[in-house]
Amino acid sequence: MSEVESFFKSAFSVDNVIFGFDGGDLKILLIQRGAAPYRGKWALPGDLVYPNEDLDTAAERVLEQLTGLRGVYLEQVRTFGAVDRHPLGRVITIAYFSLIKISDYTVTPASFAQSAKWHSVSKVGELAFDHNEILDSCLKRLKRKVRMAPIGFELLPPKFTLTELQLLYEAILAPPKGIDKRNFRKKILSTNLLHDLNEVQEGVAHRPAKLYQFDKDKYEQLVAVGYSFDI
Amino acid sequence: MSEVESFFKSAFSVDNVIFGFDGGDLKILLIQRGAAPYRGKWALPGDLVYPNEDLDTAAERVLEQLTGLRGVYLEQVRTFGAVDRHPLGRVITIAYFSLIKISDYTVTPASFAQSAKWHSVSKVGELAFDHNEILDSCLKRLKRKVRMAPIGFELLPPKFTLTELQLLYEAILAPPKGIDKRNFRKKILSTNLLHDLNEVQEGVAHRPAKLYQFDKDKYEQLVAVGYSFDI
DNA sequence: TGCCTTTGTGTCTTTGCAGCACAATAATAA
DNA sequence: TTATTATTGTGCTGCAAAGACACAAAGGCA
Repeated sequence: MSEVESFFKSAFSVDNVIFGFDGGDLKILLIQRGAAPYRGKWALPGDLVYPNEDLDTAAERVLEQLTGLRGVYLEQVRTFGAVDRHPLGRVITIAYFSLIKISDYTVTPASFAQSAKWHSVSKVGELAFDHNEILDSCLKRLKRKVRMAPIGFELLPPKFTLTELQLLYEAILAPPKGIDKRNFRKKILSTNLLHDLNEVQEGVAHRPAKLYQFDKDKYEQLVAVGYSFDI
Repeated sequence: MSEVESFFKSAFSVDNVIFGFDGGDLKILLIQRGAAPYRGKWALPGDLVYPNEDLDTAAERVLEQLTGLRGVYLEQVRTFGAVDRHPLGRVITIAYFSLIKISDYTVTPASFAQSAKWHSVSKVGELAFDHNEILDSCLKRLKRKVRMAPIGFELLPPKFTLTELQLLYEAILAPPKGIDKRNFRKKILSTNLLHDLNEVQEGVAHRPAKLYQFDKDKYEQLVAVGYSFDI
């Protein structure tokens, strides 16, 4: 094999850490591998990138094939390329994470996922390939990003209570002493990005909470004028 | 060509944004391309990744071939993989940045750089490929990272004055109104990571400044106990 | 009607950041 | 030797944001 040929005997894939939130725990969607290598092991959903496909597109495709969802929040994190990371050849992988509303995910529509299941990130065991390392990277990125951009809302239903929002932040950031309710509300409301819907929860056995909605248009207007979210 | 073969008809490269600081401007090292495509254009130093080479290693190799330097600060930033980003085929590239002491760089030791030259980042023109976009990403990353980790010192000589350090931060962060001298000194000295050498500048036509040195050992001890640099 | 659970709210203290001016030091020129 | 020039080194005062903290109000349920 010529040197030039050997350069091209390599491939790249995308792996996607798909985050969801069930009201208590931060979760990720894992698939159980049906084929070697690592048959039977849990792994991040991923696939080789098609020759004429952009990287982001490939990550979107992986997500859609697994969940049927399109247009969700997606972010590239970093690339893993250790020579021996894939037993069958030189495959580097570009890691992404996405944020979906867990209620939108119904059932596996497709294909390569014999079984897909939500796992609490705090209880993820040993994964195939270098996927634990990839997960760590993506989780770190999420922790940083969720404070610098209003992406947490991608994990919540359109209407939510302030308590739900706080639980989400606590699940992601896992601060040692929790978050102070009054200070959290003060800070989040002072952004003026939450729209008070003048509706309340129904069917709860206690004082019902008010429902809010994230005002994306307003956020984008502010960003255009130099605003930067910080929580 | 079979589908499997076509998956493997692709390659990956690394591109390295090499930052230096000359006391006033933040600079990057660019090479002028001697071959098509983009012959004659300035470009980031980069190369294909060898089949049996890790990504970080490839980035280090590119740097060493160009500067002769080893063991410098290096960080992966992100991966660029648009289908049409390379005119000759599907080549995705993993972008890195490195920080070197500009005085350590003497002359081009090697090879693929017909001419390498420092360019002020503020005066970089149109580059080959998508290298302007890559540069933007790396610069943004540097701006963020230099505030979260004591990496600025990688760009300065071992002994430096507080004014030099401040000029470096101003060159990187380019804050609208400059940085206040007293507040900067207060903050940087309060980290207790600068070792006062009890030496002063010599041969300057004004009051000589004290020389300091970054205490890397101390920093690493603190990090091990949960400290996080923030400036 | 009373009980249970969760929501919603204000104040005080502490900490960090921004803004600001002038005397001390060394080289150089007169 | 003295004056000039350039740059260093230093402290205080608001102001804004963050952290700590407790209790009445609302609704379902027994």
